[in-house]
Order: sequence, then structure tokens, then C-alpha cells
Amino acid sequence: MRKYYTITELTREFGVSTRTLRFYEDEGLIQPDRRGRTRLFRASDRHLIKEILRGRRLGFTIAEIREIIDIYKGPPGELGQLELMMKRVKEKREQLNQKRQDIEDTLAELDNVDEACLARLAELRVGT
Amino acid sequence: MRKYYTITELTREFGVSTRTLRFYEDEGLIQPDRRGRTRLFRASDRHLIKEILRGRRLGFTIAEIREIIDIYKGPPGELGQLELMMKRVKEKREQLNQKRQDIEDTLAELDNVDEACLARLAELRVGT
DNA sequence: CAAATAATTGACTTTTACGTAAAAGAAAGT
DNA sequence: ACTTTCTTTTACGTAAAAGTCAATTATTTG
Repeated sequence: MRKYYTITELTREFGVSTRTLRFYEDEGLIQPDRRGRTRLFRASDRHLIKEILRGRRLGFTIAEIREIIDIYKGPPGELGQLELMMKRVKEKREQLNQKRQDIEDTLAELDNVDEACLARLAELRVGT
Repeated sequence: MRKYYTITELTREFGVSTRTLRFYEDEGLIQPDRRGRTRLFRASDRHLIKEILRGRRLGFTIAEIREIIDIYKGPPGELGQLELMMKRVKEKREQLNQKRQDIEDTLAELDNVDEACLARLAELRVGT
């Protein structure tokens, strides 16, 4: 296990800029260690960055990503908190299911287009 | 079949503002008819709006949504165009598959959180 | 140790996707 | 005819998510 990652290592691995990672830190999504002023990212930070970028690809805003990350931070002890957390999990799940449905619908339409293309290609080959 | 939809009918149906629909027109995503100056939306426009909002939920930019919509506009006759279109379909499919994978991963993590919550709840019930 | 390389903060800029407000034309109800 | 209620155009504003640039400070390497 490596102890630390430098900022440029991570920008290369994930294809983002240093500005982006610092922005995520400003937003409180990650909290890398410091040696003097330079940031040292741990494996947990690296993992969080993965989660952030996943959320980003799915079109979640930073605020929404923060909600997801907060959820991951582990279930609290108190009953009321637990119920609140489970409610949030349910909400996120519903959002994700909606997105999944949207993806299926779009993929289905693309399938149609693809078939139409293939059909047209076949026609051309026969020589319309 | 209804002939036309007014702009406010559609804003109510889809929960978007008139500004949004006019913006989509400016962007060339939809082309409603006109009676004088007022817009008259046909069923095809309504369908396009559905597609646009689906893309939006998935985090596609307007430019990306335009690409998808252009794909739907039907396969062209010429061979080179057909091949280009099939390439685009493939690209979009890959983007969507990536998003789908992201969703599955996120849902899996939420499942873990949910289980942890349930376990903690059980502990509380027994009286830790 | 000097020079090159990498990292930092801070400020300003940009892009996207609309929001909002103003001014005015048209349609519909009373 | 009058007042609502829609709708339009034009134009400026804004929030989110970085990009870019400048001025410094560390670190590494020859």
C-alpha cells in the first residue's frame, strides 16, 4: 500500500486538472493531508475522487455529490439519524433508477437507429 | 390526435419554463410552427422535448443532446453518411454504458450503506 | 548552489443553461 | 371596451464548475 499520492499523480490518473482537485477540497469533498503547504492525498482521498467523478459523469451537481458522499461517511449511532439516512438512501436510489430508465430508453432508440442503418446498408449492397 | 400544443401546456406537462423551451428553439433542438408570432408545438416537438429532458437528466450537455437528436433524424441514404452515423451511435452507446456502470456501482454502495443502517437498527432494538 | 520543476494561493475569466424583467402585441372572458 | 391572461422579443443577470494567469514558494536534480 502506498502512503500518499501527489496532486499531479492523481490529475494524470483521472484526467482532471489540479484546479479541479483544489476546487473539490474547497468544497469540502476531500481533505488531503499537508506537508507544509503541499497536499498529500491518501488512498481514501483517491477513492473519494473516484466517487466524485462518477457522480459528475451522471450529471449530479456538487451539492448532490456531497449528499452521496455524506451518506457514505457511515451510519451514525442515533435512531433519528439512522432513519434520516435511510430516507436519503431511498431518495438517491430513486434518482438513480430514473437515470437508469432514461439510459435504457435512449439505448433502445439507438438500437432502432442502428437497425435502420443496417437495413439501408443492405439495400445499398443489393443495389437499389 | 391533437394538432397543436401551446407553450404553457408543455411547460406544465414537463415542469419546465417557457424560457427553457424558447432556449431549446434558439439552440435549434425544436422547431415549432407559428401562427403569427406565437409558437405552436406539434406532437413531434413534444416528443423531442421528452428526449431533450431525458438527456438533461443524464447530465448530457446541450451539444451532446443535439448530437443524439441529430442521430434520431433518421439514417441518410449515402454510404459514407451511414458509416459516420453508425460510428456516432456506437460512441453514444459507449457513453451510456459508462453511465450505466456508474449507476450500478453507486447503487451497490448505497446497498452497503442500507445494510449497515439495518444492522445498526437491529443492534439498537436488542439494546446495545 | 543554481536552475529547472512542481506546488501553492488568489484573482479574474469563461461557459453553460437557463432566470428575470421590461415592453408590447394578441386572445379571451365579462 | 376593458381588463386579464398569454405570448413574444430583447437584453441583461446569474450560479455552477471549472479554466487561466500571476506571483510565490518548495523541491529536486545536475
